Amino acid sequence: MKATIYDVAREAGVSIAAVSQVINGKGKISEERRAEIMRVMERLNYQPSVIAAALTGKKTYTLGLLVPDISNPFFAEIARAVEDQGHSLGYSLVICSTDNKDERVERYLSLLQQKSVDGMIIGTGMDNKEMLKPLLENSIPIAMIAREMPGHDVQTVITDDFAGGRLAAEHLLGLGHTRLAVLAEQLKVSSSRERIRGFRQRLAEAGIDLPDDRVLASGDALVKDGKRKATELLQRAERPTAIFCCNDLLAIGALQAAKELGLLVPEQLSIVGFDNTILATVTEPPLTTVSQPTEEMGKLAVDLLLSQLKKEEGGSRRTVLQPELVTRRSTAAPSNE
Amino acid sequence: MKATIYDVAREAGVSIAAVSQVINGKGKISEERRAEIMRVMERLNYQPSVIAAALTGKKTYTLGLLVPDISNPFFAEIARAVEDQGHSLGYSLVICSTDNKDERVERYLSLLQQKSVDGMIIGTGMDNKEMLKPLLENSIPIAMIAREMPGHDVQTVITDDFAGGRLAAEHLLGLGHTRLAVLAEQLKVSSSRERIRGFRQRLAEAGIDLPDDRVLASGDALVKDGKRKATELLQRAERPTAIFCCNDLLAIGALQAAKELGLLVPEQLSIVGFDNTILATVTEPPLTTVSQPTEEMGKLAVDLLLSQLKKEEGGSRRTVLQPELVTRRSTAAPSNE
DNA sequence: TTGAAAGCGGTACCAT
DNA sequence: ATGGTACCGCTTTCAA
Repeated sequence: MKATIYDVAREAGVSIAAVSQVINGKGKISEERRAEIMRVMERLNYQPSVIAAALTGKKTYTLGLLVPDISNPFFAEIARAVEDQGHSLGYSLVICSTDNKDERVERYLSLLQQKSVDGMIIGTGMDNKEMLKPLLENSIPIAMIAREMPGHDVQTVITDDFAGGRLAAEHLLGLGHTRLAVLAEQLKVSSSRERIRGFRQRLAEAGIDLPDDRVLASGDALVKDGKRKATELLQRAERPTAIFCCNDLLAIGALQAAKELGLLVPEQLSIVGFDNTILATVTEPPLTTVSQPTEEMGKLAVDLLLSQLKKEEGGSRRTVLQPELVTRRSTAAPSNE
Repeated sequence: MKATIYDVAREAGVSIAAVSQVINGKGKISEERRAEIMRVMERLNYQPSVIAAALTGKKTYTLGLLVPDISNPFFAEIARAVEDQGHSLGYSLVICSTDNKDERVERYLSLLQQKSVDGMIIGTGMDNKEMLKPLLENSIPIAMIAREMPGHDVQTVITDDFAGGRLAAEHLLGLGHTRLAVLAEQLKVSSSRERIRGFRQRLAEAGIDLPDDRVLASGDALVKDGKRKATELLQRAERPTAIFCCNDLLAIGALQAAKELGLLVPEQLSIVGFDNTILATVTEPPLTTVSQPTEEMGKLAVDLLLSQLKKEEGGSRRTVLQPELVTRRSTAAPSNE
């Protein structure tokens, strides 16, 4: 069985208080005693129970991370960044894939609370924003990442999605495109909405209108839905010459649709993705995409969360990072067929 | 502050024992009392502390998952499968990216123990296999996934890597290739070794020798290293007409190398990957690759782990799933230049 | 049925 | 410098 602090104390012939001292490196203990206790801990392969420590008011050193889907490369990258920063600070990470479903979000939120995580990083959207209320009331530190929750006083780390949308529009405009379309995630996803808003605004500035029927939202199966929606777009009479996709997965769907329809990318169709995941680098042509600084975002989210944990300040800083356009070969000037 | 069982008991005018009863749905309580208690729990937004419950001998309902890198699509998929199965059974998942580094493995192993996870699923290699000893001694349920640890009596779920290697060889042989090479992960990765062994054996059966200098191992940066090693291979006098890559990431590196050198895939070079991740579907040409049933593996690993948790049986079943060759367009008959 | 009380493995305060 | 001890929140006998 696992050795406890009592076992160590007994073997070392001291009180558990003494053992606790050396575990936490505080209090006063003679060097000899400390050494002896260390030796016994070693011999017994003693591992202090975080559970027990947490019960006495200390932390659990565990963080929760909610994302739509850990198998989506973008969130996998975010997760890795969060994990690394957390790990370097002594925290473990519980991942929760929500599929953007409120019921799953709620379930996970509750579970994480019951497990007394020290904080949660939320990178998933939810329809019912009231779900966070109880957490805030219980004063559980929360940080949003890559997603917003307006109206709630929560730490947030995002890239400027609006600017990202503008960047994409700017690029396409510069290439000479005027017949554009957009492929988005479910509209409940705040980042998609912002990207579209930015994209649209920039187009408007150039005097180009983006009618609602040229903005299609997909379901959960990003690639598949992206392909289906793109196919629909590309078969319309007024075929768009460029599609802005709210993430790389959708862009891949669009790419597949184009290929299936025998359209050349970028000659006959330009495609812009978002996130700059590894996927964007391996497609053919590789995707022009808007890049988010995932590593920095993950690190920042953890730092913000933990600083919130220390100080009582629930101050809600909103940290906005700038996206960058990564130009690759999926975009070009429209052909004048 | 968070409500405790005491708060509920007080508010409901009963003992904490009664409250505990209704939480766990056992014992005998009159319907009225139960209803009243439920009502109070609701009102106080009471969430029983898993921490406290765990301390009294119950489970933590948390599992640990060790993988080389959660941002590697293959492991992200595995993680998702494990998460889903665990979640449906009430367990949360702590992810641990080890980068195949023993120090990280050790650190995580220790951390997970201190946090009293109910079990660990290990999908990462380690040089020092003795590291698992203490866990086994502490009788912490362990299951290996997609990786082996021969000599240790541990539950294991893997695909038949040896067969996978043979599959790849078979395919290439059938196409008429005779000058082959292999790109592997670090050789400490058991699955890579097995794949190579299978590949080599099948070649041998066809009377083809695969000299050691045609088997190159990469480092951690899979794509980058894969590209570098592939470049090296492709610049040799006796250029291979086909490369078997031990995972899709390496295959992508090889693909990039080929493109950079102006070699046509599959006309001048055939490439076979492994894992059939989403990446294999988006490259150009899409990759012929050996597929692993990730979903089934994840589900199985969790089930095995939990069954181990219930019964005392530490019985080490070794479950071997069969891989499948997915033929796409990165392979073809060698040109006779 | 219901409640009192003894742990579970630590922490931290208070004497000694 | 050391040890005794009262919790932390919950589970689980064991009496009542």
